[in-house]
Amino acid sequence: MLMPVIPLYRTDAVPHPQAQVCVACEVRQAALFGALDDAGLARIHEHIPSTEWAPDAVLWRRGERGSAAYTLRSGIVRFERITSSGERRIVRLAGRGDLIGQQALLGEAYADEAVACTPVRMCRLPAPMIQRMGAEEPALLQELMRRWQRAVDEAEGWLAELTTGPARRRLLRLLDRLAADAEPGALLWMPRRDEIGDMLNMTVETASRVVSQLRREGVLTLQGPRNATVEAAALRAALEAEDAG
Amino acid sequence: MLMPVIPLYRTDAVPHPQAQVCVACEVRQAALFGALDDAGLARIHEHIPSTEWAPDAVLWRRGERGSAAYTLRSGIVRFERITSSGERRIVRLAGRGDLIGQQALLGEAYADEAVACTPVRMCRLPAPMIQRMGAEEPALLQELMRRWQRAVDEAEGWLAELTTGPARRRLLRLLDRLAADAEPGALLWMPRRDEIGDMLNMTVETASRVVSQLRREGVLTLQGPRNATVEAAALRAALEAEDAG
DNA sequence: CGAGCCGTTGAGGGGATTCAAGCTCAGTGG
DNA sequence: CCACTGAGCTTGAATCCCCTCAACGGCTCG
Repeated sequence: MLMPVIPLYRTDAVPHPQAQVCVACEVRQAALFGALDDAGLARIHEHIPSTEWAPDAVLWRRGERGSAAYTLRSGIVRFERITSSGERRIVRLAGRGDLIGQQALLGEAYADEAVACTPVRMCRLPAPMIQRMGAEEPALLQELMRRWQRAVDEAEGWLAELTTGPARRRLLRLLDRLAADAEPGALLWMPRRDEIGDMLNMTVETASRVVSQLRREGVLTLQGPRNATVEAAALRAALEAEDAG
Repeated sequence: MLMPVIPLYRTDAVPHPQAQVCVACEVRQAALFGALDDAGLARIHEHIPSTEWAPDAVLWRRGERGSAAYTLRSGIVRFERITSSGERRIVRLAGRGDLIGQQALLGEAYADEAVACTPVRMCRLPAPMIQRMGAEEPALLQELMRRWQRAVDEAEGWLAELTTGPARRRLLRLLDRLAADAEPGALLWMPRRDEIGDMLNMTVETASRVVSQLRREGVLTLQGPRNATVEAAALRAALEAEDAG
């Protein structure tokens, strides 16, 4: 009869429970820890709490000083600012797999307000943990910087694509992005008209008019107030017609 | 009579010539190496070439893969993209002390084109050097990430402040920023009308009209085609009038 | 000196805003 | 049960800001 094998040394070779959770994470490839191999993940001995937020929940406000970054597991978060003339402007969206709140890793205050657009699930990554892991795993720091660069590109791309041209074109481009980021198979998130307005720099009335127009054209079909489906072919055709003219 | 002191050992304690150059750099405080103390600077054994560029010189194009980041010692650089409908959009400006081209440190291609707006002087910081120094001096990595975050804030602030409201307000805000970043005492850089247009999302004609109007009001005085002075009080008053309405 | 770039100004039209009204729907309380 | 309310969405009409089209002047440069 065999006796159970009892290791004499290195019992710590058994991965920590949290590492097992992260290995199984459904967004691991896209997430910050995607940079770590299983051995790297095995060193995560901290508890990484997963939190849930309802739509319209404020994740943080401008000026607050956070103590953690977050990995978005599902849902959509918007970042907004108030301009010096008092208007709200939505400057970026984050979705599944994105890292948000990186400023906290530098001890800096948030320059914008983060609000959940849909139900949101995210993992809290405490700043000290990231800093400790970064010292051990240079790959993590590399990946962190890559995230920052992605945020810059996102913001600049948003500026270039979603603030130029007539209202119709801007809305088509927004739908294109939303469709691209949508969780596969699911309905896509349909922003409120005033959110569209503050994203695309137009009034609620104009946003409503253009949405209605696209609905009549069959590009867009509303499924309840906060969801919709898009006819991919029609959307592409409409976009090309815009870019041609 | 005193003999000159000749050290017997540790002649290498004498800072490397390049470190001396960096210690004396006129933008050191604002620059990436501001994070390093003199001892840290002493370890720079590489040659850091300073390059000069004439206005309209293209520093890099979209899609190119650089091998260095740069510290701007003087002048203004614009970053532009071509939208999918073929229009040029200027998405950010960089000035004295800014770090540009950080993507190269990650081996990523540039997503936008960088062009000198004025005569530009900058120092080339090769990617391998930054990586090696970063491994030795965590403060440098910290500062590097801080720069990235600043780029994100810049881009989002640009989006929020320079794309909203009537043409007049947008131009006033641009002038406000240019005045803030101007090298002290010097005239401020006056963009071409088509540059203003591509920054603020308006036509050259509208840009010209608004500039002329501000000139008549005494807010702005042109000093040659590429320079101007602003009446600080008048600018502030005009901005407040805008924000009130 | 004509060509071309840059800036300016005018006239007219169009797309978005403004102002206004009405609609649906969920929540509330009489 | 249903009026009442308010939030969100839609649609209409009038206005206005900005774009488009156009012409012209100053300037540099081949």
